[in-house]
Amino acid sequence: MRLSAKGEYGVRAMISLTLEESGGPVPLRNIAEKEGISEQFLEQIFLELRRAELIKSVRGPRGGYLLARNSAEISIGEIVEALEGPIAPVDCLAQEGSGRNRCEHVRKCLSIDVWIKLRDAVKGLLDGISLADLCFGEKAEKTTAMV
Amino acid sequence: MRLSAKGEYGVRAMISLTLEESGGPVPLRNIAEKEGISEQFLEQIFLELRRAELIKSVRGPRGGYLLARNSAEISIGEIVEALEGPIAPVDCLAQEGSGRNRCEHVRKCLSIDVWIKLRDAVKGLLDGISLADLCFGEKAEKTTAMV
DNA sequence: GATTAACCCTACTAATTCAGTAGACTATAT
DNA sequence: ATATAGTCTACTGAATTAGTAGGGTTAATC
Ligand code: FES
Ligand code: FES
Repeated sequence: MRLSAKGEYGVRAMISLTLEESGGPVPLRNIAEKEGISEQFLEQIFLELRRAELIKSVRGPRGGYLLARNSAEISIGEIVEALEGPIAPVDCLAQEGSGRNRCEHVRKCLSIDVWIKLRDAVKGLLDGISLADLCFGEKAEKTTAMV
Repeated sequence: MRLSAKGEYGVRAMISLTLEESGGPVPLRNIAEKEGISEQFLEQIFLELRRAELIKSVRGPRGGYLLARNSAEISIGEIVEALEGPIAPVDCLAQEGSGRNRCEHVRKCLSIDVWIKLRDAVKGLLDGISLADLCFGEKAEKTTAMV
């Protein structure tokens, strides 16, 4: 149940970008340095984020990256899914349309219920938190409690 | 954010065991066959589950495995943690006591907040579902809703 | 119009983790 | 005694991950 480095770096980098982009495009180098991430590795990450249309790029000198939308409109869930594929604790749930469901072969699978709940909880939580929430304080600060 | 085969098989096998153990110890071979899991691989899994004191073993002929506690007292969270280590989306959160916190090195890390929430949500959900819930129907069937 | 700062993109590689096997040992019911 | 079933460690092959290398393209500026 661990995120890969790509997902972790991606979220960190997007936060960094959120904090700096107000002054125009931010070069990847800046972010890589601030976050202590290899420039070339981060480049790959940003390539995927751009293809997922979460960021825009500007080429040439004084170029760099910008958020594709307002930071309040970009959720952590989107970032994670762009970099790690669909949020799903087991394969059966990942390719939802495709009918590739091991659960059916083996016997009526009782564990699928818990994985569905888990997926919905994780997705719900991550989709409900935006970059703005993390960077500029949350609407409701009190969501952590009660565990 | 995917479970490993160990975790997935472990949960499936524990469910299988719950359903069969009423008639005395269940040999590993039975479960492996029913679930379509390699016997030797499942053996390793059960070794870890026994060490985590989630199951008991009986050796010799007519031996096998039994739940160490009542099925209502064993949560899915315990099974997953026994097999996959602490539930934590990022390393920083895994070794909580040990002070090995990358977050501090780099800069005040804003993403840690979301990972803490995520961990608490996942842990809360998985710790709140028991084998009995999955096998014999849940107390409150309506827990899925609202996402 | 040359230079240079930036992004674009694919392919490769080293390291690690994962999934599964092998095989030798121990306990116990019959 | 023998067969059945768990115990345990070490090994291996495959897959994934993390990171590198290096050759593009675009556009601002001098
Ligand atoms: S085999 Fe897919 S979750 Fe049961
Ligand atoms: S570096 Fe650990 S979550 Fe920020």
